[in-house]
Amino acid sequence: MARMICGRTGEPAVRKGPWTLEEDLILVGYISQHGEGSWDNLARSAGLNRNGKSCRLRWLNYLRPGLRRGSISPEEDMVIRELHTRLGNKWSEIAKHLPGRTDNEVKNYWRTRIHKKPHQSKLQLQAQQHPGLDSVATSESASASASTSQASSTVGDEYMQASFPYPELTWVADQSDVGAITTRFFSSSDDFGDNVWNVEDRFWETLPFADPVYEAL
DNA sequence: AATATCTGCAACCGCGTCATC
DNA sequence: GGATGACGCGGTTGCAGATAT
Repeated sequence: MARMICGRTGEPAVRKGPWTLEEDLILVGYISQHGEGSWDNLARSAGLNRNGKSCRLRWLNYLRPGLRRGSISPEEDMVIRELHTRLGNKWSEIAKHLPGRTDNEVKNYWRTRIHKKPHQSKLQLQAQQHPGLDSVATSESASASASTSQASSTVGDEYMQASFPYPELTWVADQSDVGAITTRFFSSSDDFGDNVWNVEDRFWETLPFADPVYEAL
């Protein structure tokens, strides 16, 4: 499955494409013993035929402990929307305020759920807040659907700037400290509820080290 | 049931920034 | 101060699964 890129001088091919479970185990095991960083060297030392960038990305976006999996919650959705209006496409900055989420995840979420369907999202939320507006939302979303995929880069921005749909959250726009925004939505770790990712529990149970190792990471 | 289209996400690529020499 | 390499970020692509026809 993974593509192989052969070096001109005959050095071992560099694997590309999806990571295998074996590669994941090697990477996680190596980082648990030596820590992260020096990714090119890490890739070589761990015996992975991957480049450092690939290892870093895999670790940060998928293997790193503490990552949340599953759907973006409504609270996270609001944070993403608001921080995007304030920060723009600073995905890593936005992700910093969403514990357990990665910049890649936030970016994908924005592109596929918000940016691509700005009007539907807006109207769905309005419908949640004002159930009596259902019929309006339905008719508007129908007309909005014609302008979805691959819209220009400004469409979503214009929408967000023009009509942030949470009247009770207008205080957010006045916050100079974006940290206050997330504190409001995520006042405690309990807020994560059942969204904590369970998908790979079995995978983690197989790892050859104890959780305290990750506590320090 | 078969095929086409859409959607979501993992991963790659290119570029900018920073640290080191 | 310039060259080089490592790292991080944002944009984009490719593919598998889901859904529609």
